[in-house]
Amino acid sequence: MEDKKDEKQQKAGELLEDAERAVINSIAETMDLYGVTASIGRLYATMYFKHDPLTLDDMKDDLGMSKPSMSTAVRKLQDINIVKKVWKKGSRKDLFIAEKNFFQYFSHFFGDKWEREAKLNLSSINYAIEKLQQVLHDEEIDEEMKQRAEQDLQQLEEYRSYCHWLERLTHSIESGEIFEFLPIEDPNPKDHNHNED
Amino acid sequence: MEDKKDEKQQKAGELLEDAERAVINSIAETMDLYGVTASIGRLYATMYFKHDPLTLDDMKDDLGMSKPSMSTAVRKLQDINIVKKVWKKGSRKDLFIAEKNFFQYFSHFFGDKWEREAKLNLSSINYAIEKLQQVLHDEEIDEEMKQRAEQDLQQLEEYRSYCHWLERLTHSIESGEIFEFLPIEDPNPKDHNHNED
DNA sequence: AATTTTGTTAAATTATTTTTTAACGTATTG
DNA sequence: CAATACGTTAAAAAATAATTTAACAAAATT
Repeated sequence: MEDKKDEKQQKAGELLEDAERAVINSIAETMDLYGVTASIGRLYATMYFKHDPLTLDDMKDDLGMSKPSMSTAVRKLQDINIVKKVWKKGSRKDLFIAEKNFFQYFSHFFGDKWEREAKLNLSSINYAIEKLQQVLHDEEIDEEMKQRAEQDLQQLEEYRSYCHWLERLTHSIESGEIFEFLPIEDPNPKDHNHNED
Repeated sequence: MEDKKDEKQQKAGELLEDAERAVINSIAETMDLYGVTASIGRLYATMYFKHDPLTLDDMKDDLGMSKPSMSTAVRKLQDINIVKKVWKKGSRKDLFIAEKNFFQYFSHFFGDKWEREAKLNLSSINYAIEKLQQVLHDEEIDEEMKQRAEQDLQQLEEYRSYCHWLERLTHSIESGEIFEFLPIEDPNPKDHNHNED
């Protein structure tokens, strides 16, 4: 009788591991699109299912990698704000816990990237537009060269409007405004009125 | 007298080159955030300022790289839809032209990436949720294990809602709906009513 | 049909990135 | 205060990725 119960426990454990492993794999696989290496992605994915904070040694054991690797990996994850260092009375090892809110990850990652892209390009675009206008305002310049300048100018003005758009997108994500346009669905909608007839 | 005019032309040419170079550099620098290498980014940036189609040999000369490199680079750029092959009577070389609309680039790039991310993760999340529910619906399982399953389940439901949000974002970008929420500003607004008082 | 041109694939090389081992500095414990 | 534990940096090794040269196949020209 006890045997049968133990067997069930074991099976349940396997189901759980199976479930976690599947998601860990897909997170690790998709995270490489977010500027982290596969290993770092896998570290995050592993931490995602830990409900208690981890030490560097825990990580090292879980992933079978060296401690310095874990040290740099976890710093990278802190940089992109999806892992936090936590403090706990007792342990003198550093403890880390994964931020599990993907919206935060998303906002931070794209906020940074797009802002950098917009800033860098806007700066060069504005510089270029100024130079081009110098060419265009000079009467004596060849028609051919002016035409090229005019073409460049028009292109760059479109490009600039793209960069401005990117900036606005960034702001609307950082401010949360975008969630008014695209609301987040309730993960577990409570079924209050028991409507099953 | 002719001297002075020539000098002006030359200076204008330099201004133009200066302008283009600045933007080429910033495009190349930011494009590495879009899944292309710096070289490929530079190739695109260079093509961005060409108003006539380019051959592989043109590219090779412009960037000082080998032809096979140009061949693979241009294919990559075609893959992400920012370079198109064009046909022109006469030349039997392949001709390529850069897509200059960055919104198209943006939509295509993130549409693909996010769709893939959402699909892959949703599939594993759904698989995992099913397994977890098997654990939760079994009366005989340990409370401890059930608690872990419950925790995982709740996390995954949140994650799922993130993936669904990503899907909706993707669709709103692909359909252009997002531009109702975040309109594109007019690159060169025509000043019809000369209002300067 | 033979030759040349063009683009691509394959193999080799070079450069870059990731990972590890070793060494170090700081803090904590006994 | 000596010894240990911990995290990080530095140097070395291993693994990947980018680039080139060489070889090839298909098409066009003579």
